[in-house]
Amino acid sequence: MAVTDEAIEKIKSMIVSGALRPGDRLPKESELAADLGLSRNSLREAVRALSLIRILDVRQGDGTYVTSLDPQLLLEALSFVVDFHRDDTVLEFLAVRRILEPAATAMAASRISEQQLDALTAQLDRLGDTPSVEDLVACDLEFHRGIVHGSGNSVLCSLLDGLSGPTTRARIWRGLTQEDAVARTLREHRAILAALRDRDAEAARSWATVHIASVEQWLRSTL
Amino acid sequence: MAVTDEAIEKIKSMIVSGALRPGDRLPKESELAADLGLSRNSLREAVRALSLIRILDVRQGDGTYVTSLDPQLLLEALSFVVDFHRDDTVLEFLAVRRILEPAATAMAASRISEQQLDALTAQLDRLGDTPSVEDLVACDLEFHRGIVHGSGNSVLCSLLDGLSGPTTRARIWRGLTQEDAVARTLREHRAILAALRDRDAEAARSWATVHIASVEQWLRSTL
DNA sequence: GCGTTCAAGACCTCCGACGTATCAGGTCAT
DNA sequence: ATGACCTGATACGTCGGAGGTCTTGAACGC
Repeated sequence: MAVTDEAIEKIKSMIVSGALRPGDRLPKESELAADLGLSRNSLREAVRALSLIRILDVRQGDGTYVTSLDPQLLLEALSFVVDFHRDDTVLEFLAVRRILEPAATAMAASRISEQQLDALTAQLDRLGDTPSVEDLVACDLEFHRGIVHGSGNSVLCSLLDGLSGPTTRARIWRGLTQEDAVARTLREHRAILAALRDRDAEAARSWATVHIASVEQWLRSTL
Repeated sequence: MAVTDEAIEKIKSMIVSGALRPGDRLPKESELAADLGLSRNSLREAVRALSLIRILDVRQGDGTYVTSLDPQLLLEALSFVVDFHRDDTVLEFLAVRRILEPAATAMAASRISEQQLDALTAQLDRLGDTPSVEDLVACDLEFHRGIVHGSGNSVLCSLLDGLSGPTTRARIWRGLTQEDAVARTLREHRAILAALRDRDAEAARSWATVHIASVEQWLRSTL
């Protein structure tokens, strides 16, 4: 195994074992390189790799730190990876989202707070009845993010966030080509929100399913 | 933005735009560095980072290639990230798995082939009635992997693979401390398999839920 | 035809130097 | 005494070059 890969593993094990904890500062590059028995250049490759996936946070002039290691932060790297997938796998991502999102929405029905519901309502009100497609899609993302956040599961939240990215382009495309897509999306958002206010998990789940299924169906008929 | 980060973005965009396709070979380090306007050292940091998340495949003495970019391969990097999570978030991972796995099992009920079912049966038969805990957990992973593979969604498959990793230790621990865990697991596996053979999606979904919920319940009571 | 040898090509590792950003401490004016 | 400002130390950022190691494929000999 290459020395850089060894260094990656060693740093990883230092964190997993607890020798390095979230927020801790690593020894400076030259020292750490000497400790691990490799050159500073090779160590930098390891640090850069771990930095890309948000394990380490490198600050020029200051030092290198272990990130908070929050699921949210780490799964953020997922969206970077997901960006590489081509359109022919969008349907598979959407299928997974179709499983997760209704479940998350149902969970939110019992856990989301009144304040969060008010915030979602205000967000929909701000958008108005005839928003631009770009605004709608941005709002759509934010809306679902808010609901999933209300589920109380940060892993679920981050995962859906990562999965929603690649379908964004598709949704914009849909908004531009399908006449009633905008109005329908707004209606469904209101319906989901109403179900959440009623604390009706099954209704919320069903509306979320309908919401995603309509996108999926359109996408399937288009490709 | 640092030159290395720029290089990462440029290589990424070359792949996303289609200028570099899966399996393509990159120019050699010195040339690519010159093209992108940075030093070989800095370029190597970018390549190493993209290599960690399986975007690039670097072969000493040969060259650097774009990987197949299969969802399976890219999401494999997920397990690397998941390894960093501490035990207190295992429950959140398990909750996500509890959503996905029953859905995947239900999907498999209609899509899995007879050959795959036979292979799963043979696998359970091989294990016998009183396997070691390690063998059981390994078989457990393989069993669920086989079923999820039968769902026909490779994204779902890879995602569950990544999520199942962190709970593996917990399952071993459970097998060692809870008397009837082994027998119960075997019974539930047989029940899931029987439901799949019957092409009974709802039964398969329910058994999968039960299967995971029992682990979740035990874990919740233990922590 | 087949196995071996060898040289070219490409990545691997290291070194030393200099550039740049951050932070802490001291200085000085208010 | 307090605040802004300057400055040095520190640590990361970038670079160019020099060998080393591995893979590949062609040339060679059997």
